[in-house]
Amino acid sequence: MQVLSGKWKIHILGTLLQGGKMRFMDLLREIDGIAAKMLSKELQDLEMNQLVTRTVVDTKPITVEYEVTEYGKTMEPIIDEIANWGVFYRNRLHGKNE
Amino acid sequence: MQVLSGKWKIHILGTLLQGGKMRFMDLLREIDGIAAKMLSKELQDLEMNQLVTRTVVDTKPITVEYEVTEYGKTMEPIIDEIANWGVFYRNRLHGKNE
DNA sequence: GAAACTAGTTTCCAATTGGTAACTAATGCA
DNA sequence: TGCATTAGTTACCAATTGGAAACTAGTTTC
Repeated sequence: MQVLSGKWKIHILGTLLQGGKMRFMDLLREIDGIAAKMLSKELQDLEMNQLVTRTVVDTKPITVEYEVTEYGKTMEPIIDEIANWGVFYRNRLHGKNE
Repeated sequence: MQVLSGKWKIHILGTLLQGGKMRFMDLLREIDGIAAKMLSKELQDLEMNQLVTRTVVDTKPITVEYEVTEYGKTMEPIIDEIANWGVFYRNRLHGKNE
């Protein structure tokens, strides 16, 4: 479970699952509040655990594409469950308690 | 998601889901490596988030029973998914990689 | 009276986490 | 020449996390 530890990994995976192939700057802009350092570090962790791949593309200014691996996609049910539960949880906070 | 943050909450919930009503000492013994301080603190967090209930029982030395709430049980799919995935993950580490 | 069991709390400390800001380095554009 | 964009890295710092060990406090048993 430490595979998903930290404040951002689930968010990053969720974004990548939804967006497909994405560049570093895409992620930086898409994920609200994350700093470059964090994104970089978390992506390295995810890559080490083989949940995402990192591909350098030789464009004008080089870009780097990140993508969820097939293996990483086996996490989709978990991510989805968590997202669903999050909605459920927030509905509970304001509104019908008890 | 910070509702499940920390090293122990998923473990505690999993143990309680599996064991039903459990006392503090039961949990302390069942969950390998956890210290009383941590168990106490994590249980307080879980109680605050209404995932478990705490009931003092007036036995000879008073005991305290913890139980997962109905609401907490809505987490069961997540906990299960995570547990399943954990098994899958460990199989992958030693054995058939690639 | 002393030891043991219940459920914690307190103190103190080390390691980890996460954030800001500045910096690198290669390339393109005006 | 100088500024922007790409993808990071580095330095520094504050807050949080987690662990060990000792302690509290009530009750029961030897």
